[in-house]
Amino acid sequence: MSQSCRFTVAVHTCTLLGLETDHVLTSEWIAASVNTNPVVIRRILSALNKAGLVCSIRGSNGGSTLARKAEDITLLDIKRAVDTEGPIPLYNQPPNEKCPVARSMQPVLRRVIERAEAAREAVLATTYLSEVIAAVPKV
Amino acid sequence: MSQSCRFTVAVHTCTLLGLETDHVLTSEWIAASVNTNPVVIRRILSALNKAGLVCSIRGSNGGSTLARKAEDITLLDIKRAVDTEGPIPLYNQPPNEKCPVARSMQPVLRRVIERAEAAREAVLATTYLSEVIAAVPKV
DNA sequence: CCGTAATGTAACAGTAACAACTACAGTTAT
DNA sequence: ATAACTGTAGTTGTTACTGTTACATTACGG
Repeated sequence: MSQSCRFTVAVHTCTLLGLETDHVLTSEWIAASVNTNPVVIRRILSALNKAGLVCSIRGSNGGSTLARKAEDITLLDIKRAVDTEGPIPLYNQPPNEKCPVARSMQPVLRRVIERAEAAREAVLATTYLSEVIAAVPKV
Repeated sequence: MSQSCRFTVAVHTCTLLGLETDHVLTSEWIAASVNTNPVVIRRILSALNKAGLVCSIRGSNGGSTLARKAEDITLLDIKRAVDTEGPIPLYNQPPNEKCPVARSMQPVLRRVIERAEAAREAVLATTYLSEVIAAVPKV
């Protein structure tokens, strides 16, 4: 696998939570649907919790629920919660400062890449969890 | 580094080639500007060559040049040339087929992610190498 | 036609990120 | 008290990528 699938699992998890609003779901139950280890789910849930998207109840009969309505959660909310990406490093080692081209490449590239990222995020920002839930057959 | 900077290096390389159209540049020269190993540059150039973006001349006095005008090369061309990404796997292990939600998550997610990717690529597709070159001070 | 300078690749080590897993401490209903 | 569940630290295996060495191939220029 080349790239993180935390986002995928997080949306999957939130979809399950959004479909079962009358009771909490355990990490073990969610893990069975995603087909992974419960700890992986708990890490995702922990991040979603810190972002204020889910509530987790500890102890016996515990589990998680959505903290907000699915209509008020965008996929960008979910992505930001679980993808801990700071400013992307453009180069491994800083380019040669003696080369005038190299000196000015970095800000130019950063501008372009940020514009492209913003376009992608705009799509996620206008896609709501409720839409995903609506596209999934009711259990 | 979390993510590939091949794209960055490729744009850097193409910018240098676009600024020096009267003679070829060697991988060693480009590597000095990027501050990396010549082999890394040659790998990038090889990919750009296969995509028809640069011409490489072997043997003594060899080197590389742009195969097209900078006005006819988009950043998406460059990205596609060096980022060999097939269809992104959404899950590490396929989700539980017995869960109806899990069964339908994959296509739903793929649609959303593809829409978001398309938006990002649209920005790169309308950004031309010539614009990057124009934003860089003439050597 | 020989030496030099360059590309093109293969092979390998080191690093970083991540998933999967075990273990265990903390928490809460029954 | 016990059972059930979350939260998190620590470990392992995998993957991807950069950086590097080594070497074959190619072409110019004397």
